[in-house]
Amino acid sequence: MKIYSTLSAKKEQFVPQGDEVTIYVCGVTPYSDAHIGHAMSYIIFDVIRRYIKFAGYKLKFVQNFTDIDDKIIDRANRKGIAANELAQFYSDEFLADMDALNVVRADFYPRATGEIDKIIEVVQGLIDNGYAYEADGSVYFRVTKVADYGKLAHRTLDSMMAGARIEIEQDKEHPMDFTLWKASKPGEPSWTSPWGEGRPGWHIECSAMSLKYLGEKIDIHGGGSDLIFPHHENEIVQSESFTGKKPFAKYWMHNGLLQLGEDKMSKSLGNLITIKDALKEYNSDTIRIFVLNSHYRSPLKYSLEAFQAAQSGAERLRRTVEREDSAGNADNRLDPEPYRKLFIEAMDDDFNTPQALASLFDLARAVNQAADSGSDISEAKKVLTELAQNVLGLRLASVSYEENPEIQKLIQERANFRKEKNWKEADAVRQKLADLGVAIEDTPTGVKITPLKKK
RNA sequence: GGCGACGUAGCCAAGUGGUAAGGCAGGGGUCUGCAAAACCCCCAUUCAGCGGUUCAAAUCCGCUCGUCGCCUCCA
Repeated sequence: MKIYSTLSAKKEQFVPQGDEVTIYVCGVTPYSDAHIGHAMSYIIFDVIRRYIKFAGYKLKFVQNFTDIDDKIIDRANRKGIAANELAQFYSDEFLADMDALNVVRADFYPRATGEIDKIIEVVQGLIDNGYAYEADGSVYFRVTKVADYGKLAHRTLDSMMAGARIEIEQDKEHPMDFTLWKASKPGEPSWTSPWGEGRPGWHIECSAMSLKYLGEKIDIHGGGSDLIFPHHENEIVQSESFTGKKPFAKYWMHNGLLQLGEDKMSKSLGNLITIKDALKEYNSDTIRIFVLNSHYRSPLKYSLEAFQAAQSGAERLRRTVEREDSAGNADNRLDPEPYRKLFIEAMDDDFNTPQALASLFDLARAVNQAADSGSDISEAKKVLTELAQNVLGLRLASVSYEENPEIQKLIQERANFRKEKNWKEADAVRQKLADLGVAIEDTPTGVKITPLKKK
């Protein structure tokens, strides 16, 4: 298996450091509903995680909630509720969204506010060994102390200084020094520390939680590419300076960002579509195929057409898996192995999901072909289902209308008209069903009911 | 201004030296009471443009144009 690491800027052979693959993926700052850019990122890491497991590794997966920061405080103040209440609400919403997208839950979801002790320990350690300094109740990281600062973003301190919009803060020794611990203003949530009342800065919580839950050297650290600098860069210097051990993470993985129109979708730009909104129109398989149909490192543009294409594709896979096995024709068995092999080759090459998906569509065609000609498709269907569900996280679930008496009644009516060869009335009933949002198909084994396609 | 990425059919999108995957849409057919689904056939002599290296380039190099990301909160 090969993985592209941002740190080395190339594909590397994946060799875990221990028996258990350790993965840390940066989570959200919960102050508003998650949008489909978040969905993209977490679906990608979900598939990465599923595939690593599929490949036979044991793994431990941690994702944080950064549940204290300026925006949470602002938003909570505006709503007139406590910061922790707001953060709790949106954390729960986030998990609900992930469940709806069929994203497997992490083994641990630590929260910044729940790990203050560890955070203080790391900050104190950094002060003790000279990498950080206290000023006026806040603590800053001394970037000039680290020779390789910028190694992840592939920049140097000097190049970052040139033309950068950097606010000069008097307490800082160097403009690029960043906050580890922030002295709190009156009325803000705060915790007692050796430097007075305050709260963690952004970045430090991830170092602390990663160290606590996964150890000093982890295998994979991931997140959106907008986190490369400064977030992940700073995590590296904090962690490595604290432990004295390198590398903090062996493989740094970053997904491209979802664009809406010409800009990336982001909370601060306000150009977003929430996961909840997307799920009103499309199921999780559609959203997952939309995401997985392009490579995770490339930017992805949101468009209605792309969503509809994904929906049609998802539908085709689902239908294929639902095809009936023809009576055991062992002489004429479809062998899924070549397709399975292609799928694995694609995934082994830095999680090339578009190519893996292509092999699944090829397999689906072969299954339909074989089914049409009466060959044994049981094995092939099993493989298709396994790869789609276990690795790509598709549900391939059909909608049942058994429990809907209105629809059942219309179906029966239409069956009667058809028996009488009263096609006109039969078609009228079909139209009624269409108005209810369902399409019907006459098959040799009976009537098939499906949700009407959105056009 | 600095750093980086990208530009492949109507749309989305793989492919990093050997002659263009896949999905969607579209056209034609088989099947069907009609449909739908499924299947078959067709749909880029060409990969932003211009030069160069090579027996051979979408793939390597240079330049030009365009787009995006990061440098500030962000998945």
